[in-house]
Amino acid sequence: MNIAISNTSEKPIYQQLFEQISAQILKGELESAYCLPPIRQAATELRVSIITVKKAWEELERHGLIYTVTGKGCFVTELSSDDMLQKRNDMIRMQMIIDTSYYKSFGLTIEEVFELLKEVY
Amino acid sequence: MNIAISNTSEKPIYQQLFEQISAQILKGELESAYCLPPIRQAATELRVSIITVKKAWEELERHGLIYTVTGKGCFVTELSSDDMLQKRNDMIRMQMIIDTSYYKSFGLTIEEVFELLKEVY
DNA sequence: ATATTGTGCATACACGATATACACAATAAT
DNA sequence: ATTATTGTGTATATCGTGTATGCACAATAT
Repeated sequence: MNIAISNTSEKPIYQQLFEQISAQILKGELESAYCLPPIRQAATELRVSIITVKKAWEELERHGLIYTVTGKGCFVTELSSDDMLQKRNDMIRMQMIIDTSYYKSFGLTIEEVFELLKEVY
Repeated sequence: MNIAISNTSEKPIYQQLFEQISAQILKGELESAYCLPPIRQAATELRVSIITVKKAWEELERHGLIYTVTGKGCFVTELSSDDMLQKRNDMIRMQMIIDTSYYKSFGLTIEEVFELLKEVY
């Protein structure tokens, strides 16, 4: 459980958990079939509510990144490197569509986006 | 008042107003010293609360895009083309820092970001 | 049986966004 | 000067989301 929760962030806690664990899974940092901590334990460790952990886990399951067995626990889905790359790019693309709609509303060309990206990345 | 409000959007209404008017000003679509509609009228036209309009206008003023004279109205700040471009890029850069932190958390290189951007832009 | 783990529900609180209404301040028009 | 217009400020209320606590139930493991 290598998670950093920001209370000042505008993002809800469950979203932060979901994104960080997603990234860890899709970067291959968590082994397949690795068992996540029990939600009660995770909630205690992270000092958040069980509901908050549950919502994050639900998001992970909805994205096919983990699967749940009542009474046993939650486990990381086994994915090939290709599948992981595919899922990662899918998630990034979805976010990019939202991000770029903002850039487009200001009339930026893709070349201008590239220029500014080089400055901030 | 060429504004489209989405009630299904996750963004608050005042944020939508701010972004759309910002874009219009910085694209030069609104003349300098142009008078925005009175907040009561704008609220009626857009079918939102005065408070919502007020918050959007306050954001615009905070960014130096409009100025307010009590009893007269709100007017678009006079900006040179260079100033408009500068302000536009500043706003985009600020948003990009947030957007790219997400991409980075998934371990994307800037080259990978470029590739995916070409697909979605 | 008992413990562990996930699930579901009820209740509660905080906060932001939104809306309505009223009073006040500054400017414009007459 | 009086009235209308416009921006400002405040009080109150509603609604949804996020978060937390607590309790009961279901499935699994020992």
